[in-house]
Amino acid sequence: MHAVQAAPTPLSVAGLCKCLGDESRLSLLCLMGVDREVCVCDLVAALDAPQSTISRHLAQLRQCGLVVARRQATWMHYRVNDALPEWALTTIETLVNEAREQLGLQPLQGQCC
Amino acid sequence: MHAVQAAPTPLSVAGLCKCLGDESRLSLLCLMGVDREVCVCDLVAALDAPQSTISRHLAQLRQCGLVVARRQATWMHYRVNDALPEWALTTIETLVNEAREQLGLQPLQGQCC
DNA sequence: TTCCTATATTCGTATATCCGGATTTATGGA
DNA sequence: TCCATAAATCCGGATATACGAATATAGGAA
Repeated sequence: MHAVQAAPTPLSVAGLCKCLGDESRLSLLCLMGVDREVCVCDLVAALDAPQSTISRHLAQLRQCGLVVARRQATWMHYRVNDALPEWALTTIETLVNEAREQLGLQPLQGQCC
Repeated sequence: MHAVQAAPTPLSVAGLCKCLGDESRLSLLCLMGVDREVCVCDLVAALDAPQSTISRHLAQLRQCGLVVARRQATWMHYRVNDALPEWALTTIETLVNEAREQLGLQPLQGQCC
């Protein structure tokens, strides 16, 4: 009887907003959409920013619990965490929809891997 | 034919989230609710923090366009700006409702003035 | 093993943000 | 006019956050 995984701190409203309050992270969410899994290499290609910057922002989104990652060989696939509480999911959906228009970013079609 | 008021920059998603990503500002919105007008002195009393801190956060909420202020004699009354776009109003409502439970803050009843 | 590619992390630096005391501004009353 | 109160703004300092180059790690293939 032991924890398989560290108990994640429950998501705070301020924590969610801090995460969404950065244009790079918002862009990443726009590119992955709420129901799609995307590869990091596609994100790096789409957002011309250095790879380390993208990776750092993805790590922050992961730490907040907003996205989950899955490894497939050397590639990492990210998607929005659908186990988030209702209030967080609906907020993300609303804001990502609006941000897509503001930033002109459409969800990626799975391409690289 | 001249502008009566400076054209406000349209609210960006990241801008809204930055504003909501601070616990003090979130608390202020929880105390005023989405339909109530409250006096600064009540806000200062409710959130024990120095008056300058409260005033600074209110100014930021005003600059973002999230709240509007009305002067009545020496007192200032703040309320959520109901002219915000749909996506912003529904987001604020959802997040303020959740933050109220997380922070244990109920909307104020108009008391001081 | 060694090499190659994808991703993550480290590190130093630059910038942004938050804080609270002190001061200023605005208003009403004496 | 002068005074008192409410709120806004200024200021210096502390802390947090973002950045990108360099490096480390992980996995697959040869």
